[in-house]
Amino acid sequence: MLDIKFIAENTEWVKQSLGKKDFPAEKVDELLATYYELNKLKTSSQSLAEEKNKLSNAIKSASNEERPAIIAQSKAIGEEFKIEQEKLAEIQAKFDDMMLRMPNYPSEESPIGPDDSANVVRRKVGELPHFDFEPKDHIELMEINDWSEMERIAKVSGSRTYAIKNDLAQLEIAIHMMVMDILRQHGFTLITVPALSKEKPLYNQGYLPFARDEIYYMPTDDIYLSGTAELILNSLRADEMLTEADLPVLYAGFSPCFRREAGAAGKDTRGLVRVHQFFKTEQFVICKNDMAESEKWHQTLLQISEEVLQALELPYQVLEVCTGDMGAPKYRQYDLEAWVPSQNCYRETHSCSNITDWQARRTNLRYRGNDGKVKFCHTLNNTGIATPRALVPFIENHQQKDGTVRIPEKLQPYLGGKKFIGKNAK
RNA sequence: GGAUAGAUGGCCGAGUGGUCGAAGGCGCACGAUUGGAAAUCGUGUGUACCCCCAAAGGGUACCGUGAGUUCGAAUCUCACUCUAUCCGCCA
Repeated sequence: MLDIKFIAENTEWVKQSLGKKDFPAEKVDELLATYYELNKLKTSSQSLAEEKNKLSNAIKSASNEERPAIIAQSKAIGEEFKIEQEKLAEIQAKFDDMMLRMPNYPSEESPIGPDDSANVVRRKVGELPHFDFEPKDHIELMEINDWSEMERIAKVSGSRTYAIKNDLAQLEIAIHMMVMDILRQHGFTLITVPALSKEKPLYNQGYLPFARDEIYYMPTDDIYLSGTAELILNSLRADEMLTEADLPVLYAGFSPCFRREAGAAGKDTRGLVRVHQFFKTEQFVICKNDMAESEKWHQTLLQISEEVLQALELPYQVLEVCTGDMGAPKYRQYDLEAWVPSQNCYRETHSCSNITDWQARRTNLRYRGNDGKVKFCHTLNNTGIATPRALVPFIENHQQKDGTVRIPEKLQPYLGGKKFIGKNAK
């Protein structure tokens, strides 16, 4: 959510800034018109309330003769007040809805463009693998190593699900454990959170009202399935008044994640790249309302996820996401993409975002600064690791001629010291 | 699933129809005292919004959420959410 006063005072700048995300300027005008209408109504209904309150107070000290007349007068104003209130509530609801649909301002650093074609590669790290044999894709590798039950599980759980077993299942857990250790070394608090969410947190996060189609909903219990621990962690401290000394709050959240993938029909239908349910260890930061501070955390989060990909010895690229491709909540976003040999391209493994105070305004997440002033926090999030997707570049890049998969040194302690996994591994 | 108790400011906690934005305490800020600190004493200290060019000032709302009763609700009624404890069931 944005600050309406800021919009009123910097209208042209706001139009231009939100225009980079293809947000129409007319909607800014519409919002402001509604705002002024709302204020007018507030003023008139508040003076009615004032009058009403004065009369009510007068009743206490009124004589028995005066009292009935004052009560009658107060009643009459009460009726009028009620009508004003109804009008006010209507305009307020309209205004609130418009506010919920205003995207965050993008950073001046973000490339401007309509969609992912305008994203900019900031750097590439690691060497692409050179195979002296015909490399297999991850599905083949799973088959020859008896690592999955992809066909059987589809019968049980439907499309875009997965069941992996043996070394690969162990690898999935091991990678999360390694990432959790890395995050703990960076001062993060490890926290496992539910995949269940009420509706309000979805608005707080900024997923609603934008992408209802993407979310699983269970009407019997009026409960949603979380697409990421970010959803839960963002609302965990909702409505709290922190102190500056409490900040930053660093969470490493682990949870199952659920996505309907409604907009991805036909894409990545096979294998582990895009599934309805997966596990994610998420990085989440609550920090001071200070651009330098949150930019610093944004870089730190990015660096941590690079550390993760480097520990996994995966070649990757850092993508700076353009204004049109980043979601409504985001101020600035980097995606990390790891090399997938079978697709001859980089595929997203991490998404690192600075939300500034946009999310905290919705969540009503504030702190009292050392100067005594109350401010909204800044929030940031980034993937720690998400599986099984991360397993795709992992087993493809590290595959050997005999179908086994090499385990990088940093990961070996989490796999009982194994240097290779697979049927032919010794 | 059944029963009971509860939800008040940054925190604890009093308050059962008007004098309550709310006692008292803690915390915090400033000042006095001190060589400095602690202790002590004094003063101040909620949030959001509206009017006002701004300041000064005035006003409205907020005691879990939503509705209702009333001239008037933290206080009474109803529904809901959450928390605690007990019983039942259970990974």
